[in-house]
Amino acid sequence: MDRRRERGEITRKTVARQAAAIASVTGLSSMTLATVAEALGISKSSVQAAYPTKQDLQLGAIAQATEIFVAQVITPSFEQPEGLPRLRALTDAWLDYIAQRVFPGGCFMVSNLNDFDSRPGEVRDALARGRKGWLALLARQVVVAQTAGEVAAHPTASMRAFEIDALLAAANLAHNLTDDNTPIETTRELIALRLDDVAR
Amino acid sequence: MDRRRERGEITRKTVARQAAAIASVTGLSSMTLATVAEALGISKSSVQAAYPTKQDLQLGAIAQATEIFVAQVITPSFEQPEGLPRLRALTDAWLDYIAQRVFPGGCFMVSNLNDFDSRPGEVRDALARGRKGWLALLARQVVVAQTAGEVAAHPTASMRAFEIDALLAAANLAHNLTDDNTPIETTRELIALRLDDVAR
DNA sequence: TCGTTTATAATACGTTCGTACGTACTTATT
DNA sequence: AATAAGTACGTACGAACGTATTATAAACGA
Repeated sequence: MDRRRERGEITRKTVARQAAAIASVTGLSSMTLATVAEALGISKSSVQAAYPTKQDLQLGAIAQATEIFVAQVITPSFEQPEGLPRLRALTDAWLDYIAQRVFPGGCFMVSNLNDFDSRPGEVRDALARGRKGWLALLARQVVVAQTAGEVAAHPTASMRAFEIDALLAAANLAHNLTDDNTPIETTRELIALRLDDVAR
Repeated sequence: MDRRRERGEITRKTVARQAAAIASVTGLSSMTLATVAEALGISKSSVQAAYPTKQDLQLGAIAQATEIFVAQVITPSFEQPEGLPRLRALTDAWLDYIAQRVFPGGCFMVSNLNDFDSRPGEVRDALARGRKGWLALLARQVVVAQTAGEVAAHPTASMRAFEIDALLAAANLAHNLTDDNTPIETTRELIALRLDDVAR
């Protein structure tokens, strides 16, 4: 084992984590190398050693944020069976993840997607891939729930996934603006209500 | 009439309009004085003459964007009676306003709210005021629609307003990412569906 | 042990940022 | 006619940006 490379991997991860935290507040474009370096107490050129260009750092932050998101929201949901139970676990975990402020600026993805949605490039593509995967995951659970008769067949699974994601993103925004938890609980209710429509 | 001040007012408005257009793409924080000046073919110091500081320019852009939004979405809805008809007019006009790309980067407010929701200051406050007013307008129409029996009494009017706004914001994001109109039409359907629940 | 590789750092460079200042020119006021 | 007010522009400045270059110390492979 090369202890030098090992150390490098650790700092790479540390830098990316800090970059993700900062970018959740200021956005990936307003994030600067100096801010990340200062927050970690290392030199600016050390950040540059870990990620040669700013775009590399941005992509690294996205990868790290994705990893954190998966660990916080997606992985725990695997304890629930597919379909409605897992769907509920996903949305509940998502709202918890916002309420707990895992990222200081709310959801990393929501903030930066809205920042980069009109700016072509690798950063936007990486963010879009993440969103696509998330929506596909939601839609898959809706499909299972629908075939099991737990959720009404209309609207479409992808429409329902779109709707759920929309409510979650709005919860993130409202929570960041008001800094209290009522929008989160409101969203929890709304999602529960919208998934309840088979019971009628 | 003072023709000097008149000229100043015109340039102030021109500068603010251009600033709003640029900020809808890059965000108010990444927007620079030089970009705005160059886009208008005027000097950087002329921009500064119209808006002494960058924050002044940001606030000017918000005011101008609000004006455009009101003219494009809100004012036309007054032709419809309050309640469900006006609510439909508002959401339809909103989606049209996105599809037509009145702002090159989609909805000015959605982009910049997500940019500034974690950054205290006058800019964030101005954006938050705009959002609050918009949600209040939607909620009022829902209330009227509910008392008229056009829309079910539950969920709450403010919850329904929140939900509608969430869907619209998601439509803006999806449209910016994919650059086709299907998310907009999907959202149109979803909103119609969610407002139809009294008919059951 | 000696040369190579790697992480970290210090320093510097060219560019762009927001802002300040002085000036030319136009319009209004006296 | 003379002074004041206001717009537009050129220029300049310090700070911060991303990036490139170089140096130092530690860990590896031969």
